[in-house]
Amino acid sequence: MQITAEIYHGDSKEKLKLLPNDSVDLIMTSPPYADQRKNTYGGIHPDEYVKWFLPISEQLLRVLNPAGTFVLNIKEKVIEGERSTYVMELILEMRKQGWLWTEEFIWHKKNCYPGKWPNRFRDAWERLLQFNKNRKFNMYQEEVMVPMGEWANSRLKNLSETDKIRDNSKVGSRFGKNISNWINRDKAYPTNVLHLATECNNRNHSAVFPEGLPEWFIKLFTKENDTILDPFMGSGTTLIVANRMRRNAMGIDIISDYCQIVRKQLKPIESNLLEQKVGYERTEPERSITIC
Amino acid sequence: MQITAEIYHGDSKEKLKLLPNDSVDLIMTSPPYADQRKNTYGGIHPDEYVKWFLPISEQLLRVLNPAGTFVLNIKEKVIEGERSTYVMELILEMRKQGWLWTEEFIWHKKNCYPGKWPNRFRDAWERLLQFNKNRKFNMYQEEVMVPMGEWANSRLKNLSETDKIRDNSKVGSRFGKNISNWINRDKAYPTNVLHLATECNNRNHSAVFPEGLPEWFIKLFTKENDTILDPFMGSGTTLIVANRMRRNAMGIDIISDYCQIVRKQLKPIESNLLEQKVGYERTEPERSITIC
DNA sequence: GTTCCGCATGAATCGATAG
DNA sequence: ACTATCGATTCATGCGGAA
Repeated sequence: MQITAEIYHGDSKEKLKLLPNDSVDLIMTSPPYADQRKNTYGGIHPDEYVKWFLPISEQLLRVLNPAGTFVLNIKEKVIEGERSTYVMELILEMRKQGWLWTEEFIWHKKNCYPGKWPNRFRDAWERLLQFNKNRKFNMYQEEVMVPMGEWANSRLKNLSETDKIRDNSKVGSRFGKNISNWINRDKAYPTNVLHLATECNNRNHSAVFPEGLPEWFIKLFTKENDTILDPFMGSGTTLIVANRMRRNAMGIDIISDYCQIVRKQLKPIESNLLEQKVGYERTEPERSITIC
Repeated sequence: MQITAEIYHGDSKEKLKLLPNDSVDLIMTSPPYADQRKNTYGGIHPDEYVKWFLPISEQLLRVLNPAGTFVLNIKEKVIEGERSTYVMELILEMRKQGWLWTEEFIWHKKNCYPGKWPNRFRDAWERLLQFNKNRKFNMYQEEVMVPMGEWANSRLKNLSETDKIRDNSKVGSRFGKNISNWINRDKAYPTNVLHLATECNNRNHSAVFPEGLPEWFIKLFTKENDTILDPFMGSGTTLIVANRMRRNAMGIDIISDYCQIVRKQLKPIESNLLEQKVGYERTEPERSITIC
């Protein structure tokens, strides 16, 4: 079966209206945070963040498969010495829209942004909010449980000497992580805490989250040939991982350069390129990269 | 100077009214979660949790020193497949009361509850919400600094011979300056993620959090002879740690047995016991354990 | 070919300065 | 007064060049 990767250039709120109902199995995205990335996305003011996001989440609710899942990566910033409340307000409003707030995973960032302040430590975690349409949804726990062993083992292999030591470093907590507990385990049940480093030094661009993050959720919530959507594609980490894992991928981004970059990233791994017009817009047909 | 430990038996909402304004430097507590365990604290229904807690947080706001801190350990339960929203609603309401929501620390539990569910993984984290009265508050960051990763040390070791010489010879050069900055760095500041194990089996009682947790916050937000309050004392972890660290401790609990247990725990470590009547209640004088 | 080190770089935050 | 911008602070990570 063919695996497709489609990239749409434009405003998510509008482009999403062109997608059919119940057509996406997993939505995973990291929208621009409030007041962040001003140079690229314009920066949404914290007071207007919820109002800005709700029309988009309304469309996401429509296009999601009833057994599908929406994973939202977000973290509130500090304003005048306080954590902002717009993420909490967003959750409350999305529930009024009909979303179920199933779970909150924690992404514990190994390498967080440095800095020192008189009243605050470095922020080393972000939220991964899980929303669903129904109480019953697809969840392939075994897929993560088996790789969880691999996940830990491969991490241990790759991290090798230096990083075993680094992991034992007490930075980030007073209490070192006991890696040795994991070594003899073939299988481990994952929890709702993910412990990954950011890939801050990618070749051309910087991704907002490491590939391990979408990989984990794609394994957990989808199977092969399912469809995955990222309405704030950015550098395209979600799409590229989905494509590699033989899932159909759809991405939307308002920034033309990002669309170009992701296209180029996807091209080398495709074995068969087809160009086809997408019907929703006659004046500026989007390119649909289809991968065999 | 004498270190005191006072235990009050009764309802927090009422007992707190007896404490003077601005008299506590750190409040750290883990209130009963909204759940169905009606045999312990009466089981507050999730819908009424906020309404139940607000009169207490109002008193806490009053008794807290303007430069003090309130650390609230809490985690929402799952109800009908969804995470409840009462914690978020509580934060929003407490801000209306005048609290500043300064930060949210994550307690990553190394060994969380076992279990398996079809639509959910084990919950391995809890919130540690930091509230303050003012943007300026006492914070002794150096007290919780932690050894840096072996990475820096190994580099410095290897560098040491040649680069120390270089440092001496090239006085004032940028290179030498850099090295000298690194040499004194054997410690780093922690982040807002704490990673420690739960103490699963204490002798008779089960503590809601391990001693390392209050210890860390007591170091961070208080100095010796400061006063620490736990309005939901339970098995008294906060009090016992505070007492050991030479801070004055105050605890309130509605369950008489808990008060007895904590008294017995405190007794062995005191060197001088005085009984004195507390003036606020003539009919049933509370015991005040004073430790030299 | 390894291993080792220098360097750039982040979805950060505060406080001071400037308009 | 109130907002916008800037410098200072800090540390894990990967890459490229050196030993």
